[in-house]
This record gives sequence, structure tokens and C-alpha cells, in this order.
Amino acid sequence: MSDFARRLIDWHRDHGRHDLPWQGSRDPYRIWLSEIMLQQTQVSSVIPYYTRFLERFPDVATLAASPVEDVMALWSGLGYYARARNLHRAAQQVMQAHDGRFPDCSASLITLPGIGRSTAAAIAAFSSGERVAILDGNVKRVLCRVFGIEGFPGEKAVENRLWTLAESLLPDTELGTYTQAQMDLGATVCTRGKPACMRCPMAEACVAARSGRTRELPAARPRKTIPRRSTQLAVVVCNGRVLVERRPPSGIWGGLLALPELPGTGTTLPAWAIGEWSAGQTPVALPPLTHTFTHFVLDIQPWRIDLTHPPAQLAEPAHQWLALDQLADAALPTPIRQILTRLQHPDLFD
DNA sequence: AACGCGGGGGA
DNA sequence: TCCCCAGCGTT
Repeated sequence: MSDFARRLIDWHRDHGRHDLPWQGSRDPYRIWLSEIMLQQTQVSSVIPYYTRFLERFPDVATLAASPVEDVMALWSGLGYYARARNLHRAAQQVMQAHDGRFPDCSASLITLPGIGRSTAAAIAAFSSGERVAILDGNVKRVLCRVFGIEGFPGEKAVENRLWTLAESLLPDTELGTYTQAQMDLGATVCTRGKPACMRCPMAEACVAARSGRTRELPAARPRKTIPRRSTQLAVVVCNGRVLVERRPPSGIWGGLLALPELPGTGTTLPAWAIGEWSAGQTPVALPPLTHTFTHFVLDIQPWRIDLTHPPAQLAEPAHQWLALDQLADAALPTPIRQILTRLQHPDLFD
């Protein structure tokens, strides 16, 4: 066994995380769910979602048979909503192609939507002990530092090198422990900001630690200036309900409920929109907010429009009325939830 | 305010 | 095959 793997497994016994809700089960369904939620998302954020999700969808058959809207609603607030859609599709694929038994080998897992090479390996290692390498953000950071790998890990050539390295380090046994140990080391010791090298089992051998270069490794993503966009949203309120619109399946907030967008980028509401929605009432500008995505910054100007009578029919089939006291259960992205929560509790600052 | 994070899909 | 996209929490 590589010295790397041996030290990691020994370290994990006393210093790894052993109390996560998805540990202690070899059920690939549960492990799969946790791994999908953990993509791009920290453990502490995932835990309450994971618990709620399992209560509502205890097995793959239940998940596959449920409306995708229910899945989206339980995912609301977690981000990267394509994960939820893929999760639902994958559940149906398992029912169809695998007779309802969730696969536990990486070759089968990788054919399911939302599961790539690293996630397939993680699920397989945890549920069946298969000897396959993972390469998530934690592992990339650890390998770049310990072995002094130069270059941005998102770059193809660097990533290929990391995959080869990760495979060369695999132990012959204890794949589940080894895999968890890598994740734990990256998450609790070899962190991005201030790594705790004093507590690290690799410190003596680590290129970055020995040369004082933990800040330089792994190399940062090349900088790009991100664009700024602005949008105006209609907050049409009637009888304690608000008009919401189902977003298209892909793109920003894909599949979630959001507020209808008003054309124009200025700070005044276009005249035609006033006619269309407000039936002569004066729209009121609500406090604007700024939401930051990875690739752009979005300035949002919400306009409140109160209707005394609901329109005979909604303008678009994607529109529906959402009761303001049912926000908690709705599939809303974070900034929309913020606007509507503020609307219902004007005295709360959240 | 900038950064990091796995996989899908389009170029 | 490569590159762009996505939403939140952390720093």
C-alpha cells in the first residue's frame, strides 16, 4: 500500500468524521443521494436537506414515482437545481433499467444522469468497496499540495495528471475508509484558507507545507471579470397570494418557481406592463437586492402590484398563484424567497 | 466581494 | 474534446 494511503487510513481512525447521517449505511440509494447533494455543497448545508429528503423519499421507487415538482420543492435553497432534475431522472432509469435495484458498481453508476466519474467512484467505494479513485475538490487540493502539482486543477492537462496520481495511490483494501479519509482531510485539515498543517498526517512529506507554499497550491483559477445584469420582477399580490412562474427546465433557476420578469432595465416600470398587470393600480418599488452568481451579478428591482380582483385567466400557462403562507414548501430560489419572505414579514431583516 | 465546487451540454 | 454554465456558503 502507498505510504500516502496508509497514513491517511491510520489518521482517519482517530481524526476522521464518523457521525455523518449517511455513514453507517451501505445502501447505494442513500449514499447516492448524499453524494449528489454534496456536489458543490458543504456538509453542514446538506444535512437538514438530506434528512428531510429521505423522510419524504425513503427509497428509489418512491422517488421515481413522485412528481418532479415535489423533488424540486425539497431541493429549494440548495442550489444547482439541475441536480434535482437529474436525481429524479436517474431514479426512473434505475426502476426501468436496473429493476429497481440501485447499482453499486462504478461502471453502471456513471451511466446515470448527474453521476460523473468522481461521484460514481465515491458511491461504488462506499457501498461495495470497489477499488476506484475519486477526484473531487478536496482530493485535488490535497494532491496538489502534497505532491507539489503546479497549474490550475481545472485545466485539462493538470486534471489528467491528478487522475493518474489518484489511481496510483489507491490501497488494495479499505476503499471506503480511504475515500472518506481523503474527503475528511480536505474538509477539516487541508482547507483552502488556513490549512492546519500541524494536525496533518502528510505534513512531513507535503511539498506545499515544507516550502511554505500552501497559499500558492493549488493554483487559483485564472481571473475573469464577471458581467453585471439587472432585471425587474413583478410581485403581483391578490388575496394573500402572489403570482409566480415556473422557469424553463434549464438555465438559471431551471424548473423552479420565480417571479415574472418585466422587460426593460431602468428603474421605472414600462407603461405596457402597468397596463397588463396592474389594472390601473400604481406599482410600488420594493427594496432592490443584488444577487451574486459565479458568472454574473444580478441587480433585482421588484415591483409590488396589488390586485383587488384576480384576472379571469392567467397570461401564461406557466403562471400560478402561490399562497404567501406556504412559502416554506415552495420550490423557490434564494433571492425570490427573500423578496417574498420580506413581503410577508416586513419587519424581519433576513 | 471573490472564491470554490462535479457534471451536463453545446461549441 | 473542450469550455461554459450554475447558486450557494465561506472567507
